[in-house]
Amino acid sequence: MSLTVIKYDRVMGRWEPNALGRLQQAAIELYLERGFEQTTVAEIAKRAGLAERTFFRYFVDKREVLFWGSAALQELLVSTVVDAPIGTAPLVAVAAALEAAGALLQERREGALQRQAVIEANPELRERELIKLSSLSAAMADALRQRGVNEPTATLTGEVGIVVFKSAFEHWISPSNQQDFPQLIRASLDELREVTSGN
Amino acid sequence: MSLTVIKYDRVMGRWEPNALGRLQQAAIELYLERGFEQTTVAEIAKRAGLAERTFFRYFVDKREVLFWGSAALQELLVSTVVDAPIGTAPLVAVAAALEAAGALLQERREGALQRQAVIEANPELRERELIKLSSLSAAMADALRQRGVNEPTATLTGEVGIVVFKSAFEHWISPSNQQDFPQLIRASLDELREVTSGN
DNA sequence: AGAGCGATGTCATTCGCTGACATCAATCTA
DNA sequence: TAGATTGATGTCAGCGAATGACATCGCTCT
Repeated sequence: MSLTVIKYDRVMGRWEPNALGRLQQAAIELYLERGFEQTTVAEIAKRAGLAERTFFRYFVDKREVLFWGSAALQELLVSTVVDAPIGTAPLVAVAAALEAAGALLQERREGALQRQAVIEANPELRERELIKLSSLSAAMADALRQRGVNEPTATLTGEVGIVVFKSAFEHWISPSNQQDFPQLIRASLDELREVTSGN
Repeated sequence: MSLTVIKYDRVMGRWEPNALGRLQQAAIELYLERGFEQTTVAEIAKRAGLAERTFFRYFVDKREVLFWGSAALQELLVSTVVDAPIGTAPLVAVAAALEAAGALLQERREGALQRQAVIEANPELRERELIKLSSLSAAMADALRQRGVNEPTATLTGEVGIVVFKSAFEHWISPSNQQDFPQLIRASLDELREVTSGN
């Protein structure tokens, strides 16, 4: 491996920069090449030019390396809900947040597709994805409570929001899809309203 | 340990019966006593009078032992959706299924409370619970498709159903709760409809 | 009586993950 | 500027989850 060869160059500091990014990159490459289970943390670290131990300093486990971006997404959702105009209905505030998140994801479509391909191929990763989505739902519910929304409306609205998001996301990653993400969010929300409006 | 002492009794067959049940019992006891992470599969097996290897013949992993009942729940949900009268609205069929499932859970309230206490205390177990719920949602969506319901209505209705179920379950678990489960399902569904009926 | 079966046990191994401690360039401080 | 400190990384030892391969041995059927 040439990676270790270039490590001590007079131009660089002691360590090559962006260890976290290199680990992310190495991980997704290997997960795509061989699959998640067939990839060893030692292999990821080696490709990134680091020790196995270092991987676990950046990511609590082998799965978490794929979910690093979810914190930023959560902040965006929360701030959008919090900043909605006074008097905005809970579900409308949540819808605005989802549209903002969708717009953000759209900027990294290729990466999102790769990431999703890896996740859908592995049950352990699907579990992790679900708990991340659940965390987003809980965070939005919190934000709604800050706006004075009561239980169980806050929790219910957060969860419904995630349902809408998942539905829109599915359409968005479809190869045949032409619509943009925020647009798909609005469409999913409309469909949800039809589903729940029955007697 | 006296367990091994009684293993070869002239009354019994070669093995003590109900190995699966003994493993479940031992597992939940230990998870309650020491917590999930602090419990070793070897300890569970020992308490059940079996070898560690045998545990993994009954359960694919250390978590699965807590979710053995979800298959029966899924069957009940599916058959109830499938058997709903012709012309029943998708969400109404799903609501009927959830009420049936709720009624079933009610028969084992103590066990359900213990199990939930263990799950809520551990993130890994919460992950597993979420994917089980997701599987229930997918199964109901399948059942709806059998009834001629199209996408994305089928998927959306399944997921909304699980949202309703979770909300009702939370209330049902509460020590102050007096209402019965099917009743709580109807109440949660009403709240959901209010959430989504806005402009 | 013997063959085959099925539930269980034993053993060895891989890998995820963690704690403890070492290293060493960069940086701060006296 | 010598020396202490810090922070990112490496090294090593070890535990426990999980799996494959093979052994054991009552039971049942011929």
